[in-house]
Amino acid sequence: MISASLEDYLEFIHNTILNKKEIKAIDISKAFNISRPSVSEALIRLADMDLIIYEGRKGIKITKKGIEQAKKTVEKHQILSEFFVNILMIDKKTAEKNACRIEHVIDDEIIEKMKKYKESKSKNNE
Amino acid sequence: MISASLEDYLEFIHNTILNKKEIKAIDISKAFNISRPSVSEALIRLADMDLIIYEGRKGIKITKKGIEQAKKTVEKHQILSEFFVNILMIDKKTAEKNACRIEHVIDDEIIEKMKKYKESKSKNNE
DNA sequence: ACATTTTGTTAGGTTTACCTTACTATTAAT
DNA sequence: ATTAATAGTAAGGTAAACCTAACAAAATGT
Repeated sequence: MISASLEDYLEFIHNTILNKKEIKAIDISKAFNISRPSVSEALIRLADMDLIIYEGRKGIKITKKGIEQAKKTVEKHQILSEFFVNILMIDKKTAEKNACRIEHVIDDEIIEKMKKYKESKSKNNE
Repeated sequence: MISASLEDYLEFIHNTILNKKEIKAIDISKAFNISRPSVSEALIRLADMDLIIYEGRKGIKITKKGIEQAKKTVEKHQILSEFFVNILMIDKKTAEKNACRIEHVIDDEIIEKMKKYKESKSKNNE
């Protein structure tokens, strides 16, 4: 199983590749406020798990397996955040912050139910 | 801030004292399947934080501060679990398992909203 | 082209939360 | 009362996720 930290980094890598198309170790260092050596270490661990391909300055590529993983996390994040904002009327900032933490520990089953609940509610309000 | 592990142990200590009135290190060891030395260490850390009073075989007492902490966690756990079961129709076992993990990372604010949401729903069904 | 800055790595350290093995003190059993 | 079992501690170890300081390689500025 992947840890919360590594999952965060992978999520960020995936999101960054999706819009900017380029990501380096230093970007992660800045985004999460962790030292360059810590990023190095984390990237090696992600590469060991075949979630990314890491070759130092040649950049970071995400593998198919990595994309799968990241997508799952991103989806969890999205649904949690939307559920908090739309159903529980939490402010966006708090919703995001909590989604970031809960996405790593919540089961798919609950996410699925949240999604359905959310969908049924918005239908009723059409 | 207290870690998820320590919070779990404190929660267990509090709950145990509430019904059985007695708790020893070995009980925690058995309940969480961790070694006796690990429990020793954890209890020393909880005592350092003034959440319990630990004097080896003389038993474990929980401080006022510890009760406060534990109560908060227990309440979070309760509300999460009930929300999952009653609102999202999750089975009890899954709800409990997830509550155990989420209780350590979720903000009070969201718990409050979950509680209110749950209450308003049950009123509608009277 | 050369100096400077940026980026990444090495080496070594910390803390948390675990572990095992071995020892000690207490409790219980006969 | 002795022995045996139980409960707790000490010592030492591991892995993850951080850190700093020092260094190397690469990119950039002039």
